[in-house]
Amino acid sequence: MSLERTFAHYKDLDQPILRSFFSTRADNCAPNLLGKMLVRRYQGETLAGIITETEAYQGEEDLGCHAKAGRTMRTAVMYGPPGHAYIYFTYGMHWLFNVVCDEVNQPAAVLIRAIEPVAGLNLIRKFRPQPQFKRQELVSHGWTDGPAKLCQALSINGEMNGIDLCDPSSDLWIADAGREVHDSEIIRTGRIGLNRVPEPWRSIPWRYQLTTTTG
DNA sequence: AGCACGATGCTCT
DNA sequence: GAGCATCGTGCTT
Repeated sequence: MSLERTFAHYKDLDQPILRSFFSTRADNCAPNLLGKMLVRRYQGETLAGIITETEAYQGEEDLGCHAKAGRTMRTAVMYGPPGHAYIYFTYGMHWLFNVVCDEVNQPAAVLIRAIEPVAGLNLIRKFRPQPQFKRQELVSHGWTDGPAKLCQALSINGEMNGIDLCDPSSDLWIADAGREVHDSEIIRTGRIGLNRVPEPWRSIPWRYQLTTTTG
């Protein structure tokens, strides 16, 4: 079955989620974002995928959050209004995409860690680097099953840092158009990659994953 | 299926 | 100068 074929059936695809959706704590927004549609407009084409994995980063007290160092050049967007994109560069080569949450001056964001692509698959595959030795991944899920992978796949980079995801004229937004998600479908674990972060922040279960994804 | 490693440059101390 | 909210490769079970 082709997910792309059913793409036309998704409702409200062109309508961004209201800002009020993001006006709460990140650990409240993060599970609620599962099943929503991440949509990217690129040169007239539409690329989209259902959000399947998120992580919450909440406040200066969260020692896993970039805002632990306070307000800096990099973290400024997180202190701004909710519904904006916080995109940063890491490990010398990767971009990571977050959605700013909570109120102004209350730094918080949800990292989008994985999506299941449903539209623009040809472009998505083209944007992914071609493996040099390994065989090209055959399952489309493998093109967007990591936070840096999905940024490559949707051509998201630092140029889009700070943009308003709730503005209909933006080329990146989130739509209430994926699928319904029940609590029983959500796995909660500690966040990935926080190896030097002290407890309880290192293990706090702020990573949210859908159990039922194609693979 | 799982671990170790290197690539590579920005941010904060 | 240390440490990264990662990924692909290659080697080991």
